[in-house]
Amino acid sequence: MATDHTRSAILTAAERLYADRGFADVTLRDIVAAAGVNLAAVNYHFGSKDELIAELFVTRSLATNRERLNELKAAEEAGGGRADIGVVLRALVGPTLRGCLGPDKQRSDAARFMIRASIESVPPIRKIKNREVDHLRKFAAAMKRALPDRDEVDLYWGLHFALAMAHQTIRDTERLTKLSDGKCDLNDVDAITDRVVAVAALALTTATGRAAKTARITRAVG
Amino acid sequence: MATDHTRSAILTAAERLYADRGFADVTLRDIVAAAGVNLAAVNYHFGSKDELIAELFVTRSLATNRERLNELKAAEEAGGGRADIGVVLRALVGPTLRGCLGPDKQRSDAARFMIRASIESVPPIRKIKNREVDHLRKFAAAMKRALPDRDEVDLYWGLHFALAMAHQTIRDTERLTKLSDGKCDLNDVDAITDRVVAVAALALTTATGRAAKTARITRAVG
DNA sequence: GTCTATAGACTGATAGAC
DNA sequence: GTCTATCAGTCTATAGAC
Repeated sequence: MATDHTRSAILTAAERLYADRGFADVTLRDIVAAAGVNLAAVNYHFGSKDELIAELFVTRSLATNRERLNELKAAEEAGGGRADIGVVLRALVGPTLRGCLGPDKQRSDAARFMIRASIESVPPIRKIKNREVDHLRKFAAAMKRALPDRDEVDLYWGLHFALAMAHQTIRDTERLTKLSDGKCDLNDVDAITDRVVAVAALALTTATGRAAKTARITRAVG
Repeated sequence: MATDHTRSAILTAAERLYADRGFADVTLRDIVAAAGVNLAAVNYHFGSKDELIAELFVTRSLATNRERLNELKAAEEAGGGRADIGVVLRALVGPTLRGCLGPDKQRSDAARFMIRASIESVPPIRKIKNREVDHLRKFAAAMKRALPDRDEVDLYWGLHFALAMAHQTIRDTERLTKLSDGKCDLNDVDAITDRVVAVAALALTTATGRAAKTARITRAVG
């Protein structure tokens, strides 16, 4: 009982501090001071600083991945085992965008922690992300069912680009706001999700590869 | 003379070590050992570890930005002060992609260092990236000239997405290779540039926003 | 079992001799 | 400009109290 309290006090304090100040600026001593526990408690309960960070990140990403798969499953069941490509892409990027974007003040420690994790990407988090491929294969498979005639390679690129747009939007909120002088509304999560899904879907439902190559050759020749 | 030698020996050794092993695993002692200089020389010549990293990064990104602007300027001059949107986007993402992708063995220390900087994004590098907005404004302006009728907000999102796709491709080469079982060729820089430019240009030359919103509403209602 | 107190190894930074 | 010696701060590990 007392154990669980110490353990969760560390987790809560660490998540908040990392969310506020980033990984580089927060030491274990900061965390145990905020949690009101002893320095060695971190090592006792988690093994190391990196494993503490890993536990925080794994907890949150499992939740996101579960949400993604639930959306995908619901959509495919509603469509008789096959969903529209836009809906598949929405299940892929929607949970992440909803979890990390939205009005600043409303952002939970968990959301802000995940944004940090996306930006700073320390070693323990990178290791976990590298094991994410199996999860993505399920979406690649669903995309294949949605667009059975599309070249497999194009589908992988489409998935890759969809994630790219979503993640960069989370990471670089500030830059886009500055660049557009606040004209791009980074608080309207639904509109952003629409944009990302639309661009990714568009890329998958038109012959982009050939068109681009032609353009490049034209430019080089002409 | 001896000064410059020490200074550049540190820069060369640091760039190679960071490229090989990442920022987290390389200490100042590793760098001075590889450079054959004294530990205190780093602080004497650069002030701190972070300033050494910043100098490495600034040097390389200035070169990339110069290349970008040269391409843009050449294209706009050839087009009488106005370039095709695809050519503008190519000037934006081309230099970065060419600088960081391509066959593993051929990658210079500088290229591998910039990939690390993109993935690990330590504090000194983040600070420099945040000042990149002024440089991007020039591309936003060129995009406005290329598509004068397009809504300004769409142009910013297009620029944002183009960079997102390019950077994520550099960052997550490994994941896409794994996910596609090697079917996506990450060595063909020209083809990748074509893809990124094509998707971004497509997003800017079709009414994506409205189409997506319609799809979402349809889904919610039906 | 749980937790505290403490020690050890390593890091970046710096003062001061040369 | 270079180097030695040393600093304060960090994470990790562990002996031992409760």
